[in-house]
Amino acid sequence: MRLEAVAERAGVSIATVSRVLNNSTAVNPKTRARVLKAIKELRYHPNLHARTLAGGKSKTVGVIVSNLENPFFFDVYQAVEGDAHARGYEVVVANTDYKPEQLSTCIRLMIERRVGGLAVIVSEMEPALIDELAGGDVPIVFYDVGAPRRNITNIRVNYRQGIEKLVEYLHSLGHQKLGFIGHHSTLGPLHERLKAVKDVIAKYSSDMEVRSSANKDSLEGGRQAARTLLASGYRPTAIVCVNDIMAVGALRELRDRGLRVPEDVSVTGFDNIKISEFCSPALTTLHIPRDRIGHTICESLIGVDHQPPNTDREIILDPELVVRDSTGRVSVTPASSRIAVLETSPRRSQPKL
Amino acid sequence: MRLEAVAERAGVSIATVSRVLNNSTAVNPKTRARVLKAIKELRYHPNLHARTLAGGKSKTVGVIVSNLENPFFFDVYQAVEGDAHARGYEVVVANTDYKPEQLSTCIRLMIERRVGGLAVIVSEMEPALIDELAGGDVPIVFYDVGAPRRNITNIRVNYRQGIEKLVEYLHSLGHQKLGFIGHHSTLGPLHERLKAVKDVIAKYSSDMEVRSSANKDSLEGGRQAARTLLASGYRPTAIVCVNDIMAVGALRELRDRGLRVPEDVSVTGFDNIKISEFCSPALTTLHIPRDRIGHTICESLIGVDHQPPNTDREIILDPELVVRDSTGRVSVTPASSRIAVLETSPRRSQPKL
DNA sequence: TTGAAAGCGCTACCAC
DNA sequence: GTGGTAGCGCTTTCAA
Repeated sequence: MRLEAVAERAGVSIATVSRVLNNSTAVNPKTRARVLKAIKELRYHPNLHARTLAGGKSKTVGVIVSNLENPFFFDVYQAVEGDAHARGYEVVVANTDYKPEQLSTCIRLMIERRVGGLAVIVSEMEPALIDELAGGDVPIVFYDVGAPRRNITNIRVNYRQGIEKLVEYLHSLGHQKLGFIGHHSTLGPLHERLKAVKDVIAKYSSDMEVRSSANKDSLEGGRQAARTLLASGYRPTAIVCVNDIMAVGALRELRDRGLRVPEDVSVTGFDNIKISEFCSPALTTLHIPRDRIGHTICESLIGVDHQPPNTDREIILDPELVVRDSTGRVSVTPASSRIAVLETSPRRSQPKL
Repeated sequence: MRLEAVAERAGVSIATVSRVLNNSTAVNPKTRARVLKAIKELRYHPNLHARTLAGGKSKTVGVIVSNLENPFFFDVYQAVEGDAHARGYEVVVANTDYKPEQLSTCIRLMIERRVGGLAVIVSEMEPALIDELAGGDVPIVFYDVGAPRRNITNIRVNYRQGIEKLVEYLHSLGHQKLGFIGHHSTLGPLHERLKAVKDVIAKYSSDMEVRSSANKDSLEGGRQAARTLLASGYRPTAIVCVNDIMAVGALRELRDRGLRVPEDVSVTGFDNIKISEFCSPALTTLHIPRDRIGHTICESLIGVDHQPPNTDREIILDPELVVRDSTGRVSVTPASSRIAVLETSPRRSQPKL
């Protein structure tokens, strides 16, 4: 089914049909009506590929993320989509699952689709890829990776500052032995966050210590990481998690071990995704404004209010500490006495009191 | 950057470049090497739109869902994507947010993209739209809506049977006053589930009763719905939720009101998404196999092992009851005495014991 | 094994 | 206002 069929049926040229399809030049209302009628009757749907090929423009932006299943990434995507739709753009997402070769595939696909702009929200970015992208002519937004450059916007989070607030807060509650739960990610953010924790701890010298454990970025990964951390025999009074979903996973493991949060162990998340309010106990976490990230991405890639897209800049986000119910003072009776007993028991929920 | 540039640089015709790009006909290894080199040097990326336009084929399937934020839909999407990628297909998702007009937009867009197949996993489907789709030549999979037809696969869940198991289970625990929490959805599944509850209850005649409340399909919606339900003064001993995320939301509201689950109120979910294992208490729910749904979709749309796509059939899924910690026997002391006191107190987490 | 050329379905420019 | 038509960048016969 092509334009031609519609043209014939309406008794006009394909040029005219194209005009009514695009509302471009003025078309005689009667003619227009006839065309519209023909379109409806024939159930005609224009071919998007032919359109973009002929038109040359794109009207779609790409978003690549590490793990859509993690609501953090999903929220960013949603925010982008909201703004994009409002401006008549489509957005296509792709998931890398933290795999560098998938990232490379995704990027290639986006370029082949000739997206008008591309947001890369991943942590496994290899420098070579960054260079390659930076060379092209598609406007790009990087989150957490790469450096400012022509045609590139960089959004980054001031992890150091966030972690500082967090660790100082924990220290003020008397915590000295910390645990850190991260996810597998070859470079970047995770290391940055863990490093930040270590650096801040260094300020208190021998006063504090931290041990870490990593696993998949998921609820299950958080649980496993917590299990590993505790299985080593280490007894942290507070566990800092790289993000909220892993924290929720850790919560589960602690519960199964009969450890109460925050009485026996404090737990913190990162991102402040919705679930952090709904889990039990609600998580103390650091807020990162996904909507702001989404808006910035659209501003950079599409532009706002007929302003041209605006790249070539760097936006720094400051995480904000959100204190809820998963953190508390270190208790007088060390948690270790409880753990010693429960450690070997099967991992089941404790009977309700 | 076009094929032509590559051809010139490699000293061959564009036809030859196209051949190496597609591994179609045999190309002289030396020529091939020269072409590949030119491609690399020029950082050439083929134009996907031109390719699909010229080639006529699609290699992408579309998936439309009501709410990607709900892991149920997301899991289905992931499953489809996994299978599709394995067969060299891309998948593009779209979200309707339960809005009929968005659904219509999404469908149109998918058709314009000339997807090779389309899965429609939504609950707000209007009959007119179904007819329109069924008329086309794209293979379609509907979930939960529509009837068998040419070029169409129907996947449906035997809600009645699932709800029967669930309600009978609750009845066996002594529950008589039920609450039902659903989401706003104009027709279909929700009504089907609630209706199923009512029908099953009818079997016990005056023995049981149910009242329902609806809200957005989200954690927050679940909380609000629970709030509304209880604010009416109704005192259910068990709350049946239309899905797991709303159940998690409800859990939060109950906790804030000082109601213990399952001692004071039992709560059930639906879907058995990951979070249902990780919330506290872990949810009793009905399992729906998202992976199976995903596989079926790919089978129908793409085909497996070089078999042709296989539509024109109906697949019925039987939900399986998964009993966890959110349900229990009705306690001797009615929950109402506790509620009466706590009802007017501010909604905050209770102090830890 | 390679090249020439005819589309694929549309947009946009130039005439009328 | 409307029609004719030259591309858009590629795939795919058909010849050579």
